[in-house]
This record gives sequence, C-alpha cells and structure tokens, in this order.
Amino acid sequence: MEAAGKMAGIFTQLSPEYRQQLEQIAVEIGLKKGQHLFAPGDPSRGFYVVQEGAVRIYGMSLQGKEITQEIAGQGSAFALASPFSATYHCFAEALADSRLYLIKKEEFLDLVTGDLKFAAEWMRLLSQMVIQLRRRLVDLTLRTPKARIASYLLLLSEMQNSQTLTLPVPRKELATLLGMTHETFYRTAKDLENEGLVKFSGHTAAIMNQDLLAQIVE
Amino acid sequence: MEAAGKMAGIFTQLSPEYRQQLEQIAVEIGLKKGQHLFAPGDPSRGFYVVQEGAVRIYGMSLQGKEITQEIAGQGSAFALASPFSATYHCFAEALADSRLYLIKKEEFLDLVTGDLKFAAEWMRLLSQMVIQLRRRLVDLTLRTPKARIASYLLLLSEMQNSQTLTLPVPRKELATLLGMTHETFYRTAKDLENEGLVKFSGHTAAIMNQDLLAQIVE
DNA sequence: AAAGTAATATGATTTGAATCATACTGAAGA
DNA sequence: TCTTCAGTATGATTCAAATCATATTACTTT
Repeated sequence: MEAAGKMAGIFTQLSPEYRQQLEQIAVEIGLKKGQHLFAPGDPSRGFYVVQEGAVRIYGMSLQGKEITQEIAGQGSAFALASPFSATYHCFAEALADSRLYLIKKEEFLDLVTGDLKFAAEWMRLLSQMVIQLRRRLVDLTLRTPKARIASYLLLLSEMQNSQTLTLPVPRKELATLLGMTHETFYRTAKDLENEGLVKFSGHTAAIMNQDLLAQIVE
Repeated sequence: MEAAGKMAGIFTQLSPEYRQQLEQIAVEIGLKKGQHLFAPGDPSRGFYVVQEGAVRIYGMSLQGKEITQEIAGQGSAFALASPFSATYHCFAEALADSRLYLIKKEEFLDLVTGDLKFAAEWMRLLSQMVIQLRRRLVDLTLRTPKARIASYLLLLSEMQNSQTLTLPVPRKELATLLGMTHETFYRTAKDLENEGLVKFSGHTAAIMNQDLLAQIVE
C-alpha cells in the first residue's frame, strides 16, 4: 500500500496502524484498461484500494445513461460499504491498466468486528461517506453545471494543495462525474477560461482567480 | 420508542436489544410545526428518532433553492451519521407538531464503541445508508420525474405492504423529496392518473396497475 | 359560518442543458 | 510514417422541466 501522502479520498483518514493490518490481508489484482471489475448484482468480494491506475465507479439507467459516482485514482479505496452487503450495486471499470488491492470481506470483517478501536474508526469513515454523499446529492440537484465545475476544481486544489491541478482523468470523464454531458463540460469550462478564472491544458488545470471561482460556487 | 412494527426506514434493522439500550439514554424533545431543530454548522448533539409527527431534512443552495433529503415520520431515525461528526450539515424542520427522542452523541458513542456486536450492527446500518444514498443519486440524475414518482409509490407500497398508500406528507412535500417542483409533481401525477396507474385522493394514493407502474420505473 | 391560509391544479412562457452534427487535434498503434 | 482513434471543441436544434401566473379546492382557525 502507498505511503499516507499518496493516499487520496476519505480512506486516508484511517490510522496507519489499521492500514497496515489491511495490508496484511490484501490480495493483488491486475486489471486491463476497459475491463470490468464488478457489476450490480455480483456477489461482493470485499473492497479495493488502487495501487496503480484508475477505476471508475458508475451507475446506469436501463436506457443506458450513466452517472459516474466516483473516480478512484492512486491510493483511493472504493466499494467500502460492500463488506456489509451481499452484492455490489454499481459498475466498476478500469480507466487504465491498473493494479489493485482486494481486501476480502470475510477477513476484513474478522478484523474490524474484533477490534473496538478499528470499528470506531470505520464507523467514523462510513459516517463521513454518508455526509459527503448527501452533500453531493444537494450539489447535483441544486447547483448549475458551472458551479459544479468550479466547486470540483477548488476541491482538487485543496486536495493537491496547489493552484496547478493534475486532473485524475481526461476532462471527458470529469463531465459524467459532475453530472453533465461532455459537451456541456467543454463549453462551460471554456466559459470559465474566457472569464480568466482557470486555464486548462492537457490533463492539468491552473486556477487563475481563486476568489472569483469561489464566488461562482456560491 | 415504538414497537418494531411502527418503525420506518433503515433504523428498523437494528436489533431490539440495542434499540432498548438506546431507549435508556433517549431524551424526549418537543417541536412545534415549522420549528427548526438544527441547521448546517450547528454543533451536533446526536441523532433523533421520531416518536410522533414528522421532520423534514433538507439541503439548501445559497440562492434559497431546497432539496428534501429525507422525510422522517413516526418511528424513523435521522441524522444517524452525526455522532461521528462535529456539526450538522443540513436543516431539520418539523412538518407538524412532533415529539422526538434525542440520542446524545457522547452517550451513544460510549455504547457503540464499547460493544463489538453493537458496533458491527451500526457499521452495517451506515453501509446500507451509503448504498441507498448512491442509489438515490443515480435515480435523481438519471431518471425522469415520472419514473421517480412511480418508483417512490412502489417503494411506499412495499414498505406499507399495501396497494393503498398513506402519503407521509402532503404531495407538495413529496415533490421536493423527488427532486422536482410541485407543479411538475402535480402534472406528472395527473398523467399517471389519466393512464389509470394510480389514484390520488387527499393524503392517500391507490395503485391501480402495479405492473405498468413498475414498467415506467424501468 | 366566515375568513384566511395551505394545498391542489393547470395554462403559458422561458430557458438551460441534452442532443445531434461535425470538425479539429494530439496521442497511440500498425 | 501513416493511420486510427480518443479526446477536445463548437455550432444548431430540440425538449423537458422550471418558472411565472392564476384558479380552485380543502383545511384550519376563530
């Protein structure tokens, strides 16, 4: 497993102590780009941590429309709720050739249900996921595409602690994460550029005016 | 606290054993219709169980647009993630004169972090909340208003185990729960009526054609 | 019973984002 | 190197739902 500094997402908040315990039982898994790891209804094997590459978690309507729920890059964990569920409830697909750790549900449950402090940390972690998901729900339903993009850029800036951001995936993918079509994303991103707030270039983005960007979020 | 049969929502799944323990530490609280229980940023006191009445949990954009996240009726618990958080993150408002139980976070944490089985159940509960929230997110972004209404009616039917449903709140309120304006709700509901799938009347709804309704969801 | 308010209901209009269409660009593969 | 394909970019059009406006009906409350 990566050093804490390379961990991304909420999973970071777990104590090193317990991350080490998980490391003990982690099983390595390889995935080719485009390969699916699981789909709704598949029996849950456990949760995953991305060692290398990136995995997209998404839901789909029966008409085939998709919404990306999460993009798990290096160090991120996903399907964290699955050890307590019989099946997976969404799709997971490798966005690039990837190496993952699988933490098998049975072994994980043995650990977490046998250690009060570990359990307490895991409850905190799940609670934070609930709170973040609620926030996301409010964002997607109440905010404009422009505000969602601005908000996401500021989030990245905070996570990477820099005004120059490395986008975890092609911009095309960001669109579906932010609940819009890629056309809308490109157009709106261009608007932000024209207003001098950001500058996109390849898989990076530079925040030119943080204050104005924050204003758009509100 | 009510008998298990009167409990609604995910909280029901907690063992009676632990519900009893919570009952020991529950503090009764009264709320007048329209009164606010908490707002984003307020220090979290713990979570609540509705004994009588109904509470609406909602988020708000800075422009004042609202999205109802949850309507907690008799027997439902809300703010279940709050014991692990310093503050509340949304609004809670009484939809009617209500009596609630407050389960204070400190006492709850003492209980849950001191009993491995209780902790395990609570982790399962939080995991299910995560899964349900994800499903809701997919629904709100991918499904049409019509499908969302149909889906909700079927959910109610399942929960109440009947084709004749008691709506927990005025239809007006359901609209914001389902992520649409009340105008859209009334119109779309009327469409469903005209197609002979449901029949609304006051605070009840009758499912006339379950199969067709299920077809619309898909 | 009257008055006032909240909920239900619908019509007309606007609008923001999806959709459809097409083109350009740059990276990866043959 | 040439080809192919994925990603980026924009224009034109459509469309569903929000918004604005206004009634009507059903509850409270006095």
